[in-house]
Amino acid sequence: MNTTLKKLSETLGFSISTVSRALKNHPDISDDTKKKVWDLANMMEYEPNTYAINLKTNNSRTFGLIVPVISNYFYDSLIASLEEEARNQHYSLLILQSGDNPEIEKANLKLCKHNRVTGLFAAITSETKDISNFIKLTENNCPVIFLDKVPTDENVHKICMADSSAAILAAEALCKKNRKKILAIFGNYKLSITKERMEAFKEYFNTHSPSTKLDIVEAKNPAEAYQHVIKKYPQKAKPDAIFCMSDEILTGVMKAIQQLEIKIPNELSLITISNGIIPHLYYPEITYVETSGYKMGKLAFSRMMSCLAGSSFIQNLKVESLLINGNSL
Amino acid sequence: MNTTLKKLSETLGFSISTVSRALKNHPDISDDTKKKVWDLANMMEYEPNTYAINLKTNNSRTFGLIVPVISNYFYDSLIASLEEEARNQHYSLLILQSGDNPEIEKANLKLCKHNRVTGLFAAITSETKDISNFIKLTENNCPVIFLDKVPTDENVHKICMADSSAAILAAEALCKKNRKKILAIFGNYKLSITKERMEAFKEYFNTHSPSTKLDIVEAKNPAEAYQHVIKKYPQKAKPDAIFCMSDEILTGVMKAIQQLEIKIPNELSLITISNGIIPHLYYPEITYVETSGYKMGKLAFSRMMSCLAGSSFIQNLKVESLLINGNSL
DNA sequence: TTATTAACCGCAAACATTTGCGGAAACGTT
DNA sequence: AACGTTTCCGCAAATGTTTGCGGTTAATAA
Repeated sequence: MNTTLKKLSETLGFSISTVSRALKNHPDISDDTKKKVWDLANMMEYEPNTYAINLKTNNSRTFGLIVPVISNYFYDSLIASLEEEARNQHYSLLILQSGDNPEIEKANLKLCKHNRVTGLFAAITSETKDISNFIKLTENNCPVIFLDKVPTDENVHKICMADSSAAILAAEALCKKNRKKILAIFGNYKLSITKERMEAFKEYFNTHSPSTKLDIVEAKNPAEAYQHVIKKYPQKAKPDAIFCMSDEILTGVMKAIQQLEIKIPNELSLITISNGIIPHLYYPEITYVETSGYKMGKLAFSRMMSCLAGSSFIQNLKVESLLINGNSL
Repeated sequence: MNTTLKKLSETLGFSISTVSRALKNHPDISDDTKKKVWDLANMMEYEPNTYAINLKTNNSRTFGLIVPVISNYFYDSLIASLEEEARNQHYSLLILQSGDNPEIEKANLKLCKHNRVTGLFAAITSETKDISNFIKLTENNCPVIFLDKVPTDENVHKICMADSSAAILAAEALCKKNRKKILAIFGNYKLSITKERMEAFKEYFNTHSPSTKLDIVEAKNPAEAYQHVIKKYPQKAKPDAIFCMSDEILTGVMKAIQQLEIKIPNELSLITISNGIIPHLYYPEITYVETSGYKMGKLAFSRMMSCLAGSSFIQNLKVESLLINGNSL
């Protein structure tokens, strides 16, 4: 069925090794022979058997990628950029989602090991405490680069968004508009990403505008964010600005705003940290600080390549973000 | 480094074949021996080398999946369901995106071939005319199942949404509300999906409510949909209902609606065909006909399994959709 | 005692590839 | 004529697994 070196060699009368070398342009082989081999190989549509090569070279040219969910604009762009790089460098990408479930994450990890991935990119679940399984991979010469959702451990490769500076960018923008009663809605307080963003946000107002009244609340999902706005807004001391920590929160807030028919930006300023799609779905478009999965992917990939090239230098990289102006401030 | 059968056999004193058979619970091996082998295998963390197995069995237990883009809620759920099935059946999934570019699609196809995938799921680009490369795979005993964006060719496995019945569901819902001036916005007229949905939509009104005035327009992107609404609405004969063929169109329409401050559903009824996320982002939530990528994934996977089991019966399957009630009618 | 049978295990080939090493021509040099 | 080089190529081992076939022991039956 499939053309192999053996078949080529048999029909040509050369040995397998000669055919192999000819196909790789080895100097030992005469141009004459090379041409014959090439011609037949093309004619018979020879394609080297990846598994034999993998077996021999012990290198799969495949990277694993484990993320909590694919359906998320941040991971989408992350995947897109990793995939692009991988394709350009002739690597494959084994994409797995954990569903934010540590058990499935474990199974995924096993699959990666089983597939003998060359390297692994991982965004861990919110409940992953023990990363020893990941560490084991690195001991097998398989670099692991944590992305976005990273463990607290030291001594691992980590790349995440510059959460504090993203929060600061948003705070700055709000300050410029001179808003004084800000409702700031953050996600799950347990997440390190939340902590970083919140601390930076608070700190900024403490030092630059202590007079601003900050109302900081937690919303673990869009519905909770929605409820916060619905409850806060009818009060006398209505907020004159809302800060959303993420797209998830923004969607809840926007539902409330539409229901209450609040005019943006006249009655209320709105800013969010976002992956860049949701803010464009509304009118007016929402001003946001962009967290680019695309950039992160590029950075992660180049980091992976240096790891494979032998660099064992552990880095904790941050991807900076950008203020994208809508008309909501 | 890695534990192999050979190492196990050497430290145990058994032959490689005995160890291999013991690990697979072969009846030829005594329970005593099996236990010894198992214990050592666990201790040394033996994991069979996938590539050696692939080489031997000529089966990668990997499916390829090529989609135009991952960042799309429909494909997200499709991927999620395929991934879930694959994991349960101990298959891996090689996910590739073509970026709706036939060139990249071709490269992806090559990668699949190179990785000797067991089967391929594919949603082709809008410009893919020649599917001979796909056909070639099937000739190599690699089933190809086309999903969602399928070629017009006969004699291939196709699974797509029941586009006409989805459109009819929406039309029905509009009819019940007795709307008489409907703006119906469809996507790129060239796509077969557009044609099917449009024809069914028109046909329904022709037979069930010929008095309804239908205004049918094309919008190739959200901006065009936005413009349509902006231009139509100030006219005397305002539409009293809008039908959107897809999420993409809905987002453009909603922007216009928010800008014009049109009250939904009082002034205007709105219905869309959607993958199920976007309609929930607005207040009131938009009523939609759901096209479930999840269902499609399940169906596709089971189809793939029967192909692998030997069924060569070519089918053109349709996934039916569901009306999900919001408050926009 | 010998033949039969079951239980248990190992040899070796096969899968497709890579590569160190060695060998045979062919040519040039002393 | 003897030796050294260069050019070109093949042998064979190695990667880790699976599996048909054959072989050894011990127990049972004749």
